[in-house]
Amino acid sequence: MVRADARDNRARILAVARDALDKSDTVSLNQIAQDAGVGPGTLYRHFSSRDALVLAVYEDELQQLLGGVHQLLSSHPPRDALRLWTNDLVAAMLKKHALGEAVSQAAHQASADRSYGPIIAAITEFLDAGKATGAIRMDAHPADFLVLTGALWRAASNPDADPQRMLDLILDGLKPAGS
Amino acid sequence: MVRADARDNRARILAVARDALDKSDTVSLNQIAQDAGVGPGTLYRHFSSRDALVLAVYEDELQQLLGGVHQLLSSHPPRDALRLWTNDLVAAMLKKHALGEAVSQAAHQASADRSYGPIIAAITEFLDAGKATGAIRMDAHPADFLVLTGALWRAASNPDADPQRMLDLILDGLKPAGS
DNA sequence: ACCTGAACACCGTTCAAGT
DNA sequence: ACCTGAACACCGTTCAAGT
Repeated sequence: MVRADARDNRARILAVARDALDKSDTVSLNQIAQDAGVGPGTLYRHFSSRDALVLAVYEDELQQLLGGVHQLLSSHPPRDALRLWTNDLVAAMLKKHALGEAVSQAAHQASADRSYGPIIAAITEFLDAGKATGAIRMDAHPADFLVLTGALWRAASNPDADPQRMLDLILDGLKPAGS
Repeated sequence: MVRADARDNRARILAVARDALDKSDTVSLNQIAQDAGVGPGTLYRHFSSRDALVLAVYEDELQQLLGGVHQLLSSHPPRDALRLWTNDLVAAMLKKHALGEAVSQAAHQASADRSYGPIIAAITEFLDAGKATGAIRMDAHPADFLVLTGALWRAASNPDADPQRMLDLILDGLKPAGS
């Protein structure tokens, strides 16, 4: 049985850590604990190491992203919803890559492996919704789309590339032939 | 005017750091200073930061590599000399890549940029020696060779690839046509 | 069942004092 | 001109004591 204060503390630590790590990936754990209003021991009770905290921050963000799929699909046409979601996904991936600098290679890889399935599932939802309305071609594959978005964030460091333009190109490619 | 003890201290710190960093790239600077028999202040006098020390270790090794070119060329035929030297180069690059984990991306890049010229110069010496004896084709280019050796250390993580076999292949390609 | 916060060993870094 | 080593502020981590 998890106590309410424990749940609250965990959430508060995560929120503080997210802000702090955005500013600098070298903030001390004691500092984060203090800002979150808990003792250092409490932080360690929830996150046994720096890696664990950093990865939890990222996975928390990804979780929110995955949880927003239905909301997006219910308020936008499928391709628009996918565009909005993909922008957030790319932003999250860029951030993860930055965080990656402060995390061991192995833990980073393990986390990436864990995320793959859920991300594919989310993309599948968008594509299926689009296929149902005829906005997306029937032979569109989630894995292909994910690979292409990978190119998107890799291009973020290239001043000649415009991620938005590239995404439009990809989304156009998802239209059924002759529409 | 640099004092003899200063020179000795620098060399001893570098030697200790090389061994220590091989074992674990998280050894503390104070520990290295102590093992080298100097005060922490002395280490800081010579290396103003952890990055500076780590990079100095690597560049010291590269320096030895570059200094050994003539020795190798005077005791082996050009292609054999190049084979021996390239093996050492690949080993140094693998090591540098490992060290890279503990060094800021920017400093790492700057160091790589600095090494490029001297490495190309060394390769040029080997190729020129081979061209003089007819062991190496006249149109062999140093930059091409360096790119190929890059593939060599990238392949080190692939269990199906044999770097030695790959190197032989590259060296064979350097022979003049029909020899 | 969970939290607090003092405490520990150690970190990077500095700098007065020495030679 | 260079070295020493005590000292400083801070790090990650632990754990007895509390509720």
